[in-house]
Amino acid sequence: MKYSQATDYALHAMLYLVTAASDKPVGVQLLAEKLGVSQTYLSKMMTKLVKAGLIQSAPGANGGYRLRRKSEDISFLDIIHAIEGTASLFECSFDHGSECLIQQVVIDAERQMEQYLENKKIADLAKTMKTE
Amino acid sequence: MKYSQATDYALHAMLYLVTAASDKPVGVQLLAEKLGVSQTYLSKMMTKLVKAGLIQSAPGANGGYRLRRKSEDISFLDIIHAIEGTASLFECSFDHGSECLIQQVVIDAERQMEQYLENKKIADLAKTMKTE
DNA sequence: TTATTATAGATTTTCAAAGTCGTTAATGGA
DNA sequence: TCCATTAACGACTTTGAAAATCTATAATAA
Ligand code: SF4
Ligand code: SF4
Repeated sequence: MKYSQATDYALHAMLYLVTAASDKPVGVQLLAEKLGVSQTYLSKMMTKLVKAGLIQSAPGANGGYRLRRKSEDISFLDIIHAIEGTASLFECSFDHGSECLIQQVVIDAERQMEQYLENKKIADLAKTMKTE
Repeated sequence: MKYSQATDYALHAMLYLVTAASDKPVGVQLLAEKLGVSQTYLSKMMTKLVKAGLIQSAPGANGGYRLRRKSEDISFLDIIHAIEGTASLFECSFDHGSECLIQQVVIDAERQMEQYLENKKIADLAKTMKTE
């Protein structure tokens, strides 16, 4: 069980947007170069982040991406959910109804993790981290 | 991000072992039939559970599997780790050392979930659940 | 000895993630 | 009005790990 590499890219891209000056949008070309990934592939993740409402995009000359909300209001969970979706990490083929305790245990465990990730804001990192 | 289906099988198999009478070992043939999966495939997961020390196996006639520990001492996390391994769910290709805060956040979040899963014992389910 | 059962390794199949390619739409500037 | 720039979209290919099968071997009780 692992997060997809796309989530890795998205986290780093968001981190870069936070540390970047907010007056000039950042294009996918620059981001892709920084992260060492192709533009076309990265742009798919950026589009997901846009649709999730975390960033806003502007086409055309001098376009690019910038944060939509304040960095203090963007959590790790927001980013992860935008890329990975919100499906539970345990779904069996049968559906024995809500009385299934196996599913309940895993879902509750997952909630523990999500609460932690929800309280960790991207701004918390930007303070102390060097961008590379 | 999802748990592998193998984990699903392992959880159900363990649950069956708990509810089964402890004097007679349960063979993979019976288990596979109950779970609707092939014997050879299921046996690989059972072997992992054996190597993890959760169950013990006996070959030969009237052989099979039985619990090694008390069901109160077997947690969800034990089973999941036996199948999925203990690798972190976030590992980037670069290694920027221990000062990487991204990894730290995800690892801490994961620990939250694992603590919950560690406290949930398989015996907790056996009490209230019907086997099917 | 023999039927039974777990273990092991090699192999194939399946399927979603990872990545590419070509096109379209929107925007600012010349 | 035209053009260079950049995001968005959909179809497609590649990759790799999980899922599953097949065959052979080892251990054990009867
Ligand atoms: S008991 Fe729960 S996890 Fe198991 S098959 Fe039924 S619904 Fe699925
Ligand atoms: S900052 Fe952390 S997560 Fe990002 S590339 Fe470096 S070690 Fe990996």
